[in-house]
Amino acid sequence: LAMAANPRKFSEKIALHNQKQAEETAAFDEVMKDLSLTRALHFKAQQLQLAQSRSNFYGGSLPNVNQIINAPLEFHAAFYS
Amino acid sequence: LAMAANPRKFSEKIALHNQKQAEETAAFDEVMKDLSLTRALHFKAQQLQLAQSRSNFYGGSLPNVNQIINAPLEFHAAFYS
Amino acid sequence: PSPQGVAEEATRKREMRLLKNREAARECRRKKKEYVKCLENRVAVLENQNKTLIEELKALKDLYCRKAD
Amino acid sequence: PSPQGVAEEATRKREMRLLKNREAARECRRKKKEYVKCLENRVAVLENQNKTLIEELKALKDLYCRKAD
DNA sequence: AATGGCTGACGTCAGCCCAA
DNA sequence: TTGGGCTGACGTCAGCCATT
Repeated sequence: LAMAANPRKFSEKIALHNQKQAEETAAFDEVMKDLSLTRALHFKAQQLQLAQSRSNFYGGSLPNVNQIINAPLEFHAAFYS
Repeated sequence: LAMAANPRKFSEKIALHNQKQAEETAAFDEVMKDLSLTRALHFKAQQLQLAQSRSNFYGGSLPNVNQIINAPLEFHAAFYS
Repeated sequence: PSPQGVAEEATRKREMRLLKNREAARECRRKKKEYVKCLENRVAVLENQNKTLIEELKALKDLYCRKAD
Repeated sequence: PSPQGVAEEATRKREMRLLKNREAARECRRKKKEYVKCLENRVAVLENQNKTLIEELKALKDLYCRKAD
């Protein structure tokens, strides 16, 4: 074969793992790249749901910042967009 | 904190990795489990598309077996169901 | 205590420490080897899961795009 | 060749082998350490990708189920 | 502060495996 | 086939740190 799946030298093991990681990262990026369109639709749905959910707090106290900074990134994007 | 993210003892590292792997495998199985329904719809769509595609060959020659055995498994399931 | 007994005691103390550290080193190397194998196995598992997830995402994406027509 | 020179030559040969193997052992340990760090980093990367893919699949599934209504 | 348990790093020996 | 490069495993020293 051109290359053994389990080499003996550590250098070859590192090179092999870096190669696999590069391929997987490329495939991962390509799949997640075409998902921006779906993300846009998902954003709209979440934005509507959030607006409806947070409408009860209008006129009340300020939102808890300590909870916001620990929330997923979608919420940050919904605030800073 | 209750547990450090990077312990010194190898036993704790192994236990931590096993715990994470168990959680990830559980989440993975749960996501792939609920996808059988989507798979069924996918099957129906492909089955309809295949029936419509092969309707032109009705009364013609037999299908190429050598192409079928190299096709994805979905096609085999469509034949042997 | 005679100086002879003190010297022998120190020697035994040292040998005991060396013996304990010897066995401890063996167990430590064993655990390290097991940890590395654990890492490699975890990498393989995650690799398969990611491949399956990517294929599933592709299939679901195609299915969604065809439903839009 | 005198027996004295032969013995000295053998001694130098041995010392040279020990020296080479010494440096080789250092480099080997360094490479092994780098390999383990490579494995841990790879595990972390695959972990994040796995998590992202699962969340993406969930979102896409929900989006597909809502389109069915 | 002091002790003992684990681990990092070193040098050495033995062995594998591939290019001379 | 065989010498030399790498690596597995060992014992030893030094150091960290949770436990006492």
